[in-house]
Amino acid sequence: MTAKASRTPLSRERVLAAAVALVDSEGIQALTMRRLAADLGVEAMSLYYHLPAKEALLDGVVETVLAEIDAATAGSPANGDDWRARIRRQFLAARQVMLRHPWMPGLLSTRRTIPPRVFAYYDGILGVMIDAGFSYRLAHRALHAFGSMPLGFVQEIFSPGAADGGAEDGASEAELAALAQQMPHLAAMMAAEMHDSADPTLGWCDGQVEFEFTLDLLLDGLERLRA
Amino acid sequence: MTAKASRTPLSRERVLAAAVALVDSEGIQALTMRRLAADLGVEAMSLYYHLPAKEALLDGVVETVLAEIDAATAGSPANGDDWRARIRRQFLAARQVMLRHPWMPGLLSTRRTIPPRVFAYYDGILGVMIDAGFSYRLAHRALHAFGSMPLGFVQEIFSPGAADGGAEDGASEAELAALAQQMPHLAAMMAAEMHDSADPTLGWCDGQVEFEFTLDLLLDGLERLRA
DNA sequence: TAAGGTAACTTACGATGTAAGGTGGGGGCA
DNA sequence: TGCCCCCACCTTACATCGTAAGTTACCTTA
Repeated sequence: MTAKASRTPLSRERVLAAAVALVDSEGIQALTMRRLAADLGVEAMSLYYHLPAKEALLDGVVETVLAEIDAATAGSPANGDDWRARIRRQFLAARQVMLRHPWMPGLLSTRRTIPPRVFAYYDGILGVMIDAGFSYRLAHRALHAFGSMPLGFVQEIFSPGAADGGAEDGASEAELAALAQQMPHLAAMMAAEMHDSADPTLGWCDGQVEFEFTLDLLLDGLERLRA
Repeated sequence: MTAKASRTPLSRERVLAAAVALVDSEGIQALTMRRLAADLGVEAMSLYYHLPAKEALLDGVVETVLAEIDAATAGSPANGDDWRARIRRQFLAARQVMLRHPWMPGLLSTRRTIPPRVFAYYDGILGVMIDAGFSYRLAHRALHAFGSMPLGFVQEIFSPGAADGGAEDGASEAELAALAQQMPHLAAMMAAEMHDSADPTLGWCDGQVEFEFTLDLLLDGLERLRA
């Protein structure tokens, strides 16, 4: 009844696509075998005909998103460009994908093995630097310095909503004042910046401006070392 | 029998200390309420008298490690120092703590709220930069650029053991050659660097050298912008 | 039409977090 | 001294999860 959409016969790809859609709309904790199966109009155990275990499902979800990044960044930007421009464009394109899947960093960090696709992806970035005259040593260090930025995100500590704030959000004025006294610099900075509204982008707070600032800081530093 | 060590009457602190010890020795997946209780010579439900839920336990574990970082970095390095030297010393001290608790980055990333201690900690770093003449804007950007480095770790993609490599580690020569052909630059870099053995430090591969290189890259770039 | 395999379903088990209520003993108060 | 109560721990039980084992329906092929 209720839309027995499963006329098509289920497959690894259909399962993975449904999983990504489910996680996008309801979060990673909603991704259970039973729930995913229900979304597909099927029983939980049927998924095991196409995937050996839940870990494999999660691996597949990661790989699906990686493929999306590959596709988004594949538009080889023609050569003749500055190495910085090429890398910049690629990282920012990856970031657009990650903004659609803010749960990806957390999921990726739980994978025990690195998907082969990641190696190929980083190989391309490495190639750009080698072409630009980087030594292997410097390029190696650069890859480490980039961290996860090639995939479009950064490890952000300040993202989960807000502080552990006491009780409801109706924190008393007194409490706030006491807090500000404990962290005078942060308080002053927030006052000075006012942080125009909030930019609650990625689950890992990842404002476009901050991302680009950090990226340029690294790129310019590397350019100086390259010379 | 077997050492009914629970002569002391259990407390939030004792529970948290036992939890940290358990995770240190057997990994985060070993931290279940029943197992933790058993380690304490107690039944699972007894823990709930001291903690409202498992999430609170995890929060407490995080806070325990943060306190350890605070203690390790509290040695106020006296003033008169270069701002870069002060920050460098602090981040590297934090890293020493994180090396003892390689599971911390992953756990921290699952917390929904930021522990207040983190704010105070970052406030101190911010203070160093403000003292050095940073504008609030630049200091703000710098905090984002640092990411998790103040806590002593970086988001590392290349850490989980190795590749998703096919089957056993006895990958055939032919397979290896094919792989190398798919990622020529990585293969060449590994050949050039040989990566003297491995430095399997953090769960987030985080060699001391790479960490310091990245940190100096950021610090030098910021120093240039500060002037 | 019979056989066989493919792709689904049913049932059940062990692990986990935790709600609900039980228990025992030590300290406060009469 | 005797009584009571409540603190800190225990017992039992349940919902949810991943998944092992076995079953059924259908489609293809002979």
